[in-house]
Amino acid sequence: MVKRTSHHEADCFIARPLDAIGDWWSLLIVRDAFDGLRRFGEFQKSLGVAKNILSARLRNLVAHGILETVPAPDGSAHHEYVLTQKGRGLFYVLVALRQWGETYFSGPGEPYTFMVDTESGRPIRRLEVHAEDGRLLVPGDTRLADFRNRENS
Amino acid sequence: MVKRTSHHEADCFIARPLDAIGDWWSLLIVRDAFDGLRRFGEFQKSLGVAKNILSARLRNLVAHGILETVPAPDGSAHHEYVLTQKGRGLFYVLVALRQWGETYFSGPGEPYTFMVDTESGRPIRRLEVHAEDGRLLVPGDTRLADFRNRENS
DNA sequence: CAAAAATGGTTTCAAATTGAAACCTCTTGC
DNA sequence: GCAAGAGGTTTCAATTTGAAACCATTTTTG
Repeated sequence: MVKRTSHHEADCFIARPLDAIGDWWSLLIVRDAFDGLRRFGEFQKSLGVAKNILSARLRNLVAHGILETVPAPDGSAHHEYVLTQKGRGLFYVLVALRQWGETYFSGPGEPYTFMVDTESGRPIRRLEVHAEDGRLLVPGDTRLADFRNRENS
Repeated sequence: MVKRTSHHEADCFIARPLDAIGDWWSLLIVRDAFDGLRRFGEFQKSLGVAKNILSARLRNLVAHGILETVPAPDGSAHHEYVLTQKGRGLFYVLVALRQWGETYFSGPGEPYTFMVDTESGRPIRRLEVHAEDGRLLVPGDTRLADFRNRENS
């Protein structure tokens, strides 16, 4: 039985999130959800994804608590998909991915979109990683520490 | 001809990065590369991935300029895979993903690893999104603005 | 030095996933 | 009443995945 590999049980806080999200379509669904899309048909039109795939991905996102279904506000029999708090937590992942994309994937003369602060309409700052005391950290300034057996010392 | 969907040409700075990365395995390879792994065998042992898959993913990451091959420093005939500057730019994506994972995927009593500042050994701060003027922004405070036809007004 | 083992892959092939299209089941609108 | 739309599910061929076998070079060991 050759099953697709799952990182569900991986003892890694990168692998498990990736496993929960599922695949690239799912992250694009989350992106669209941040843009205010809520209905099956809206996602389908925006993404151009096959309906069976969209259906499976929405189900997975709901199962992992990233989206939840709510009754349609217009009283129709259908429901809508909205981000949970956990799902909104993916905001930083999307911002990071987008800033990386802006930096390395914008061809000259191409359409260009910025993420801007709604209030001022000005582009947001680049993400930065800071130490507890505020120092700016760059890749290589961090490591992983295991707090598994931390005593209350 | 039913081909796998590519977001290569998508006019979206989230879709294109996702397309370049390839799949979840690739991001775990990048994670390992940040942890200092460089050799085919090291990645294979760390990830437990099939060699053919690893081979294809490394090739893809190199093709997209995220990794590059360099001659092995011990003078052996083999080469090593190291992050390019573009690859190191994924640091923020990994930090975002990890913080999300720490928040929502840590079971009680489970092994727990923090990302810490190497210098102090203390956990790093959470990522924050800031407006140009420094205001802290939360999900919903941003939108996308199209600078395609920006006149020099 | 010869044999064995490790490194870094490629090839093969069955099983799983993907995606396009057809189909189904309500609700609405007219 | 009846056609259209929303929101899916089913079907099925093509593609991708992953385990294992294989192969060509080094490197180590006896």
